[in-house]
Amino acid sequence: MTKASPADAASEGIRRLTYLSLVSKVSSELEAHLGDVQRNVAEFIVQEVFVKVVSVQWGNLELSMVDIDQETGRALPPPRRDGQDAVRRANRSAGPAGTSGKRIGLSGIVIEEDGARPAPRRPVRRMSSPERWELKQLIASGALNVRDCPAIDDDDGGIHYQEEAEEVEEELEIELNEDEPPFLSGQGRSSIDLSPVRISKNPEGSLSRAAALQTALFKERRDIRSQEQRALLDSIPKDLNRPWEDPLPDAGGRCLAQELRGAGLSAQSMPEWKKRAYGKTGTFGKRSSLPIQDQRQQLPIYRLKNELVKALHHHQVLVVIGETGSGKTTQVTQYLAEAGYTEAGKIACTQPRRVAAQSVAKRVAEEFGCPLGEEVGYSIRFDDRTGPDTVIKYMTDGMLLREIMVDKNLSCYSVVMLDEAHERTIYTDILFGLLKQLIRRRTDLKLIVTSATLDAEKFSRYFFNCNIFTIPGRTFPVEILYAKEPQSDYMDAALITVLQIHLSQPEGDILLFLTGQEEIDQACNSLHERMKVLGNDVPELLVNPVYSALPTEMQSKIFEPAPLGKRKVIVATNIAEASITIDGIYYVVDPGFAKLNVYNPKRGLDSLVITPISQASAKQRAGRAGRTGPGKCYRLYTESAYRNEMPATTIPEIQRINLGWTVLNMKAMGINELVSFDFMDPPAPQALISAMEQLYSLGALDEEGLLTKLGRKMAEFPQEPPLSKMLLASVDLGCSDEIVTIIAMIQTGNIFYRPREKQDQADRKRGNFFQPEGDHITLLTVYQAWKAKQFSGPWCFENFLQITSLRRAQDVRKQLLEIMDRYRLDVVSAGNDLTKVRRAIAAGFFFNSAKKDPQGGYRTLADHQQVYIHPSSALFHQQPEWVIYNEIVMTTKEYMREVTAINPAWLVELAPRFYRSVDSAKMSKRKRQERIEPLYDRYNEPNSWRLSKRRG
DNA sequence: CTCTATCTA
Repeated sequence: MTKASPADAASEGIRRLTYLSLVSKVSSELEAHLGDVQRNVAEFIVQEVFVKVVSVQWGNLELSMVDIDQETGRALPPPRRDGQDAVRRANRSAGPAGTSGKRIGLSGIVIEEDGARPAPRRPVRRMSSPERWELKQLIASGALNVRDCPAIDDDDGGIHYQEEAEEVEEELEIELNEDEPPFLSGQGRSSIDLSPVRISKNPEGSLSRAAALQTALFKERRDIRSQEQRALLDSIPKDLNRPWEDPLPDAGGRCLAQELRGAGLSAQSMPEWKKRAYGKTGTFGKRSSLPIQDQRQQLPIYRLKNELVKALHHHQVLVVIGETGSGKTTQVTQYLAEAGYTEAGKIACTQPRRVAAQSVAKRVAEEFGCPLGEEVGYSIRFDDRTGPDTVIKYMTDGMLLREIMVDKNLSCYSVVMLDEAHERTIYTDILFGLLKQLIRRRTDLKLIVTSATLDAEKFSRYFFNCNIFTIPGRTFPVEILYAKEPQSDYMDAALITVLQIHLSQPEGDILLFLTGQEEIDQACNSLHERMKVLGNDVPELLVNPVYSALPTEMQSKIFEPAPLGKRKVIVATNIAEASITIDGIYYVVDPGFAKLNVYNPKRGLDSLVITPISQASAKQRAGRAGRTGPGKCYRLYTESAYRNEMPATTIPEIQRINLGWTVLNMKAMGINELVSFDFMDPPAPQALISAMEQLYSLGALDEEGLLTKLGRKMAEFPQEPPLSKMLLASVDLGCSDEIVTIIAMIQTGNIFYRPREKQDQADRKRGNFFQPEGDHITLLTVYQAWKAKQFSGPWCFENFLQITSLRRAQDVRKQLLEIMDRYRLDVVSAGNDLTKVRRAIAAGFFFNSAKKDPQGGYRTLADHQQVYIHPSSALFHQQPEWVIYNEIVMTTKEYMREVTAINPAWLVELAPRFYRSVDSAKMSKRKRQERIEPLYDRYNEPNSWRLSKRRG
């Protein structure tokens, strides 16, 4: 009802008017009728207007708000009130974003003589404003039932009677079901402290302060930049839309409007340094010309070959410290194969990253002398290159985890090597615990865990005090220099350091670590600027950015050696810390920060925070300077900050992330006592509990905390539990075809491409796909449209869609369909019935629901936090009353992303363990707290308040 | 009124 009511349309208009213009408008209108005397009345009314009282009677005058047609200036009839349909129509006609201004006429205030107004729909007793306010308060507090009080003008947007059956949702009130799962009695969410994980060792230290400051500075710089851009845009004449009508263009002054409108966005936004950096693509790194066997023999590990094989023969578990460049990843597997371990089974070697598994396997196949996929192969998600002959198998750690779930004993393997275990991914951590159990059952299974020096002893202690085997690396010494005093602006300090190195140090390339894409672009820009100021007397500095979002061919640019007499500086995220190795780096500049994902179990919210790095990361970064020769590392923090403020190692993922998926899968493996499970670093109990509560609400666990049938099915899918729940619900609801696609699209993310230089154009294209139901359906539409175009690449390019993401979605979709086929889950299409699809979404994501808040934005139902619809959402201009979102991101505000409108009745129906509708006899807890207590009145009885008179 | 490091089943 409120969606289409005049009051709401009007108040939407009001928000667009500034307070001042509103005051003057009302004042002048009133003055014309009443004269100067009444001016203060106008002010009063304006304030009322802001609390949405839109119709006020004053004497024989009535002030009301109506929509005004922008073109004719005439008042519009009130919009039709048939709810959904009207909204849908409005939305369709609104078309792409940006044109919506035409749809909603500017609302204005009109003063009419009493009687000129159309007769009200039903007799209404006129009340004074204070009277009405009081009534509303009483109703809101629950002290007065809405049915007991006399009718109130319904234009005030405050109280409405239920008029039509389909508007039940307006009346429905929902509260959280606070019954704890029986198996968690006394430890549920209401009784434990769910504070976020502390990621900083010393929140008061200079590093943490610098991190906070940098975030602020960063925002400020961004603001300044956008301000400049706006100024630039404003200085461009507005009628450039039709430059071809210009009768006398200056010579060379005629340019396409499109081009000029994007000024500051397109022409200049591809800065010079960027053009230079991306000029031409080059070759990858350098290749050794030595024969393969000679290369192998040159590796440091070669001399230790026999000792290593002997050590593993005598011990079941071995921790191997293999420094960078030692060749452990490629050689150990081959040595063991030579030693005959492949007779009894395969050798598995896990890697935290897909590319690593692929490239290492390729290299080893070459050395082994077989085509990839025969004796040597790899297995990663969507890509299995192994065959019946495969004896050395490289794989991602997640893949091995999948295998151990199917076969507890890993019976086809004789050796498992957990490589790069110090990175402590969630999968490695679970594998740790499972393998520790397994090696007791299978005494013939050999386990190798590689680690950095720092963790070796801890690893050894965990694995029954096993031996530690050290393989020396092939690196050069790196001199480490600390800042004398703490730096407050690390960005500035970093740039100065880079320039100082460039101007004073012997040749050799520089690697600078920063935290994010925007920061890197900014740094590259100002480096270029500052070099320009220095003029031509100094040697040239080539600036290269690297981050993962950068297209691959641009990334490969950084491997090109700098031409003679020039120096290269690479500005990178921590992608250069482990994933990408660049030769020729002699200087590393390390400000000591990185972005870290932290999960807040209370809010169910992941946030990306700039945090000080760990000592281990700092070492790793420094090590990057010593790969081709002795190098230097400039740390932009003090030595004391390094020792006292940085944690020794980064907090492992298992202690930072949402454990829903982990808990579900461990339960599926028959591990019920999670709290006592032997983790190397156990996650916080509250994180486990909140994960179990989530699973209980989803119906994956029963009252005793045991896996249900539904939960078992959910565990078959490689995705977060809410997504699996949504999928299984869709099978019952008859819309699984659509939901599979939606899940695939959500999981891949980054579907819409939005380059900075063509933002407007990209937004318009995205707007073409918008659907009134919300973003989930919009994503579905995108995929279906792509499919209709035969999965065309050029079509994606035209519509600003990321082809790589869409292809990945296609892969995910295929994989999901295979799993569904295996478990005989029907794939059925809902046809045109999108309500089914929305219900399925609600069945999985009921935790993430929010209701429109009268004070602006939304409030989440789960914890009453204020959140907003992301401006890129299809519903940004719609603002439906109840929504479900996929996730919250915390940037300039707390934004909900992937939003879909729902009917709140579904929540109670689909998630009874989480929600219940409020019993009208009882007040909700919140309402009870809001109840108004009368002031003490010594002349009357406590309850003889004015209310009782009215009632009597 | 957008502004996500890096990975992954």
